[in-house]
Amino acid sequence: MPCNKFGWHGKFKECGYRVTVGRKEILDVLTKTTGHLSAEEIYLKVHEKYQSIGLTTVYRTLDVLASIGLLQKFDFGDGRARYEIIDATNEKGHHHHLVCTECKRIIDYKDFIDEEVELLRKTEKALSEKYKFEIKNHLIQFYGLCSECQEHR
Amino acid sequence: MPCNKFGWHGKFKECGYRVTVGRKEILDVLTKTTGHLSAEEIYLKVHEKYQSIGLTTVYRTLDVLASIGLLQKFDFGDGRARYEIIDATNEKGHHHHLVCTECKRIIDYKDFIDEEVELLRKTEKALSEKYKFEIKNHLIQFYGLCSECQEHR
DNA sequence: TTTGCTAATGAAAACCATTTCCATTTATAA
DNA sequence: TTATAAATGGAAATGGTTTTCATTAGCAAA
Ligand SMILES: [Mn+2]
Ligand SMILES: [Mn+2]
Ligand SMILES: [Zn+2]
Ligand SMILES: [Zn+2]
Repeated sequence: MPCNKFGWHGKFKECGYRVTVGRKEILDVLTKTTGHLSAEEIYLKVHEKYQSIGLTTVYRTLDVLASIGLLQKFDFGDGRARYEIIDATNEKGHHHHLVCTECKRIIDYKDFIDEEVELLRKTEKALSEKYKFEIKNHLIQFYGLCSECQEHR
Repeated sequence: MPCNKFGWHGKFKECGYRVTVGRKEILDVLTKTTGHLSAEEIYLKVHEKYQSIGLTTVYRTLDVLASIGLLQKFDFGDGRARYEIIDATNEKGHHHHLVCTECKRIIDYKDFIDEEVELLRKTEKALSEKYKFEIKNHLIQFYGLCSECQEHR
């Protein structure tokens, strides 16, 4: 249910947040992009269509979106946070990442997600019971060298 | 083989790094601690025994250790990097994390269900073949609310 | 042991992503 | 339309991390 074009509006109000032009445009950029954008990159894209947006508002909106579970914040090791919408209805859907520690390239993958999903379900259940921990989300990243960076060795 | 008390010395030299007092003390702190220390926390602990250490050197040493695979750098969302030695011979050994998004508490777990280890192996193999990606390490974190933070709701 | 080369170091300054401050604007319910 | 509090933008502050540079120290060779 989270974040399709018809859902976020309602979810926003539920949580007591106002729907503003800036927030709409930020969500629009996030849902349309295929990359892993930083706050500044999001700001620049929004700014193309809506010049009065401020970088501060971008940061604040990203916080809001993450706090209500519509957005996931990543640290890929390049010194700035990067963001990706959480949307099961998105063509990308939930996926995990391969992170090249050399060139910082990010590879999305969801090929093996079936088995992984099954295991994740089990693991999450076991963990939440043992540690009385309420799991809301997870992060799985594999670090190493992409094919190109293996060659330059 | 990475990082037992007898191994890191050799690995250091192999990689062309000099063995210095500061580096020894930093490694000592890292191998003895049970927590997830930040650069400043490491600096303070080392400083107790070796006053002439500088924070800059701590940062530089942490980079070196991470680059040769003796140390893993984490982002738990509290605005600073945190570090943990990678050491199979350590009493803690390889483990994953539960991260409370409310109080920032970190729970280590290594009581993997059997399938978890096996699936990881399979996944890593499949991914490295399909994407020609050489996997060196992985990061698995579950985000949510710890038992205490569930109550304060 | 001594020497020479170069990596390593510490302190201060710079960097820069993110946050805070605050005066102004705007969404929204009445 | 109005009142009220949330949201906003720009400037300044913050603070973790990196860079700079003059000095120190590890270590291979003699
Ligand atoms: Mn992705
Ligand atoms: Mn841990
Ligand atoms: Zn690469
Ligand atoms: Zn908690």
